[in-house]
Amino acid sequence: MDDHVLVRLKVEKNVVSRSCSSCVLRSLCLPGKISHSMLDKIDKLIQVRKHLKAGDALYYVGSPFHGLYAVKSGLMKIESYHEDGKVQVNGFYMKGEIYGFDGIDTHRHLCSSIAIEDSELCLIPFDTIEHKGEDYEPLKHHIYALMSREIGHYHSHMMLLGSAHGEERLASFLLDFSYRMRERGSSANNLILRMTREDIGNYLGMKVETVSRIFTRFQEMGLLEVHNKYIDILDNLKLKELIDHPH
Amino acid sequence: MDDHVLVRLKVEKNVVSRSCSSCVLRSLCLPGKISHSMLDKIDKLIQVRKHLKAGDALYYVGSPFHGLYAVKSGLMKIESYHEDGKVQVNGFYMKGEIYGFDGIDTHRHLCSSIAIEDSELCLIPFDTIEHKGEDYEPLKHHIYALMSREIGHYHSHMMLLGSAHGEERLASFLLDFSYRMRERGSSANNLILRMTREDIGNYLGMKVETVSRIFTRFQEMGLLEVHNKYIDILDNLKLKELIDHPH
DNA sequence: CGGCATCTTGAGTTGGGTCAATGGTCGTGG
DNA sequence: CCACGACCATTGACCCAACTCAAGATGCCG
Repeated sequence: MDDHVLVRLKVEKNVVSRSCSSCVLRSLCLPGKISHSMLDKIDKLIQVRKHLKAGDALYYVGSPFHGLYAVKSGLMKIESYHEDGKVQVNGFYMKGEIYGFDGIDTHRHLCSSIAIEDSELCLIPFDTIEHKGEDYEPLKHHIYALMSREIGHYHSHMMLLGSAHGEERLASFLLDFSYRMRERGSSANNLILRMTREDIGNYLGMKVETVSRIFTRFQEMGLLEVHNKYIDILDNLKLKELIDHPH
Repeated sequence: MDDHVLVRLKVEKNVVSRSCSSCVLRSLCLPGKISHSMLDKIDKLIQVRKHLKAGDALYYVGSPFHGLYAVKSGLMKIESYHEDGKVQVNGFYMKGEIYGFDGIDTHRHLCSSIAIEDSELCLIPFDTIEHKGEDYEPLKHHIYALMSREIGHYHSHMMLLGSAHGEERLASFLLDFSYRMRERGSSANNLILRMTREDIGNYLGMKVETVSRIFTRFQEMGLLEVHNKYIDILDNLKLKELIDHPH
């Protein structure tokens, strides 16, 4: 059976969680309104799916740019490398999120994208969309909006990296992650952080040891229950307080 | 006399440095090719110009989004604020650069934009461009490319903020500034940093005192000659070396 | 010329980095 | 199913780069 038809049927029945376009749906519908006919069009655009094992790279620094990627399942990261070996994780992307905008300008990716756990991705061919006519305008607008939002996130993150203390950084990370889990209908207070402590450190601009120490401190303060990758948030309010009024 | 005609004439004569669209020209031509007829179209789009005195705000956090801004002359900064008073300068924009993408998603700006010196700006009405037909496709593509490049810059900057030492940060800033001055035909080794040391610090995630101390250190090392805002770069290579092989 | 913002410098403190050792966890293959 | 090895996480002791606080110096504008 034609997979696209299958997808469309599922969309119409509002049972989208397993369809290929579900990931696109989530990202594109939330920020604004996308019509059903546009969703059908998006389904047709998605011809390439990738299944990655944990640790696999989707693309590397310098890889040719084919389009944006929507995460259908799993967890991805993007990271940049300094020639002295330092790594900066620029972001984590979970189900329903779209990324890969860094390749549009030069047609090569400027950072690498790596699977944190087994993941499934949909390629959204960017050039194809650009060459489509006016009836794809809503989709084109959504891509602007997504990029704009990405820029906004980077602004917040630069604020964090530029002047926040360790506790504030980790608290922000946990609450952001919690928020995104809630958005997806998962428990917001029982997190599973599948990335390593090193990934978290590279995202937050801290060393592994510091990340670990702050987890321990948060646990001692009664804010968290930490069992390796399993984190229970016990005191949301105090975490928020740590961010708003640090030190 | 109609200013748009004036502008177009100047473009055709290749004497663009004083025309309103010159700023747009620079940014839009460099990354790719924009036809002359497209440039004419862009000229027509620019209806609003703003003249700001040093210290004036172009927009604030929460201001309604009207479009992107091209810097015609002067120097602008964008910055975000944390409620405890911390400031993060997200970028400096000089003649020919376009910014303001953070407002596309929510139709409100997420950061403030402030003039560092007396500056002149052209408003590029974003919604108008989006509603134009296919003959504006090259322009639309260039906006994607500009946003993509902005995202790439933020990646580099997050790397800097996340793990670079003070000397590396300042060296990067100086070389970036130098590069952009060269692009504009100004001297690359005799810089005038019109922003305050505090602005530089807020951009680089350091305190004023640290910025000042590193300037002094660079001078002692024979890399710079520092006279307040006037900076002479004496040893480009060693600055680059500091970035590539820090500590 | 006076006043105010900016810049520099010094002395002391500290948060996070470094280095090193140990303890846990997970996946693989016998 | 268990044992091994590799990777990951935690903890401790020590150190240093950048922060804080404070005092002058410099430069700019009215």
